[in-house]
Amino acid sequence: MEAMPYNRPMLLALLRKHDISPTHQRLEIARVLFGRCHHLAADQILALVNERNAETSKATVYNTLNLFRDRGLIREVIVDPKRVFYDPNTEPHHHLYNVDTGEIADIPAEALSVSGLPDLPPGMVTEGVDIIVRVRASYPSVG
Amino acid sequence: MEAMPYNRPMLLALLRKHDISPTHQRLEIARVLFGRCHHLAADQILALVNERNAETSKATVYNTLNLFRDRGLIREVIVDPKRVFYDPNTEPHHHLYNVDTGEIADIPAEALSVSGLPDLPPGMVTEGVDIIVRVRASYPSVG
DNA sequence: CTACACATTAGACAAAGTCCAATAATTGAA
DNA sequence: TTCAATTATTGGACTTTGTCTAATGTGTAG
Repeated sequence: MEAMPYNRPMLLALLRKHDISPTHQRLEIARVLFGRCHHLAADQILALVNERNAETSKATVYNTLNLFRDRGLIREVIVDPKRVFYDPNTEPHHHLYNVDTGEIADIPAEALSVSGLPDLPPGMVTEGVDIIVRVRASYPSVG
Repeated sequence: MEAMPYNRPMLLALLRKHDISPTHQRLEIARVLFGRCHHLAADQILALVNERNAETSKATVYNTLNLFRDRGLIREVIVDPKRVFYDPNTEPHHHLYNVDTGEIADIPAEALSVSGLPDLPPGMVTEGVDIIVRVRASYPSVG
C-alpha cells in the first residue's frame, strides 16, 4: 500500500499519473477522497468539498467520481441500495458492512481466500470478486 | 432445494407458511417471482404482473416485496447501484453478475468456500456473506 | 349487518444520479 | 502573449427508484 497522498504535489502527481488534467475542483475532490480513510458517498464528498467556500457543483462531483473510477483511481463499493460509496483503496480487498450504521471497513484480500470459483463460460472474463460480510450488533437481550 | 411452487395451491401454502395473508395481489406477485428462474427488479415484476390486465399498483409491489423479504420468502441482491433485484432462492448461495448485460446467475454455496474471515468485534453478528463475481465478455479482438 | 383490522391505491414526495446547453478555464501553437 | 480549440464546470431540468400518506376497498368475526 502506497502512502496516502495528502498534500497538493502528491495529489497532482496522482492525477497526472492517471492522465487527468488537474483542475482545481478535481484536486479538491481528490483531497477529500484520499485525505481520510472513510468510504464516502457523492453527497458527503460534495458537502466536504464545499465545507468552507462553495468550490464545486453536484454535476462536477459526479463527473469527477465517474472519471476517477474509469481511470482506476478509486473503486465503487455497492453494498447499500440507496447510494454508491467510493473507495480510494484500489488494491484487491473486501468489505465488512454494518447494516445498522452503514459503516464500511476494509478486509485485506490476503486475509481471505476463496476456492471453488466456477469456470466461466467461454468468452467471459472475471472483472473482480467482491466479498461483502454483512454484520450488525447482536441485540443485548439476545446476547 | 425444494420444488418451485408454480401452481396456486403451492403458492398459497408458501404464503401461509410465512404468515402472510394470501391476497390476490400477493399471489400474483409470488407467481411471477417463483414461477421463473430470473432475478427480477421491482419494475419488471410490476410489468409482468400487469401483463394482461392491471392487477396491482406500484405501491403494492413495493409493499409486497418488502414484506416477502422481511418474512424470508425472498432475498435482495445488491449488485447494481440502480436497482435492487429479488431472488426467490433464499438458500445460501452467491452470484455471478454480468456487468455488461445485467444478468445474474446463482453460484451454489457448496461450490465456494471462504477461509480467513476476520473475527468480528464483540457484540457483532454476521448476517451473511455475499460473494459477487463480476464478469464481462472479453472483447473479441483481445481474445 | 356492522365493526374492525388489514390491504390496496393514486399520487405526492424524496433522493440519487444523469443530461444539456451555456459559460469558463486550460492548453498548445504561433 | 494571444488566439482558437479543446476540455471542464455549472445550474437546473429531468429521470428513476423507492417511500409515504390519506382515502378507499376487502374480509372476517360476531
